[in-house]
Amino acid sequence: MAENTKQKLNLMPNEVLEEASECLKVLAHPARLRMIEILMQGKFAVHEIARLCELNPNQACDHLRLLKGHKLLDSKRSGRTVYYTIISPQLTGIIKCIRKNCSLI
Amino acid sequence: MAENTKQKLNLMPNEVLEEASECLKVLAHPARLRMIEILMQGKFAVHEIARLCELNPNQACDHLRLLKGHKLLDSKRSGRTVYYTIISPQLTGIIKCIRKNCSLI
DNA sequence: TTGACATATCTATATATTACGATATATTAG
DNA sequence: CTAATATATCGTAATATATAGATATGTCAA
Repeated sequence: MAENTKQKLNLMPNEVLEEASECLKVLAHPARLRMIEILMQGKFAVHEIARLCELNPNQACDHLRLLKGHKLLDSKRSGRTVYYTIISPQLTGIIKCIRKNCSLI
Repeated sequence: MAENTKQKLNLMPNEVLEEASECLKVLAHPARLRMIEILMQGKFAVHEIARLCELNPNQACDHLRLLKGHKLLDSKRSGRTVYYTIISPQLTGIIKCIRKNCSLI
């Protein structure tokens, strides 16, 4: 038998885990991580983000829309151009954690 | 035109982002987050983990195998029972970050 | 050895995600 | 107005992931 069966376990509610895994799924794409990294250094237009991420503009739009839909980013149109910015205050902390813990560099 | 086109951007190499997003994808599942949460509090047998996660044993095995394959967990057999433990030193930091930033509680 | 239990693996199906082309909308210049 | 540019949306095929059942392996007790 296990040593731990009787131990009081501290477990988060299911909803928290589901929310957290949703959040992680949104971040779990190289292009989206790149976008966040870029937007941590300023506001950028879709076509600039697309170029920097080496994506077609429509793909960039799709990823940006997803991030915006999860309230991580916001956008503002100025003429023909739409600028995206980070609005989630937690995002910087998450990215720092990823930098520190999710890669070897 | 954008204000930021000429700004020097600090960008991580693609490989780092790919590795990081791989890592996030592995974490981005409620059952696997639960398993990690549980194993942060001790070593547990597969059937205990399955019960605590409300999964069939084979599903638990599959998730544990994935986590082990990514060097987050290790396992040791003792008789009929296989105990899993956390071996990734970064994992605790990641989970703390998720607790803090990826959910509202 | 057999039977029971614990874990692991495999397979098929369902579901989700992604990439990408086609098309639509918005804005400005001419 | 039309053409050009920027962004957004939609459809779909390819790929990846998840779920759950069937089966296999490993261990122990009788």
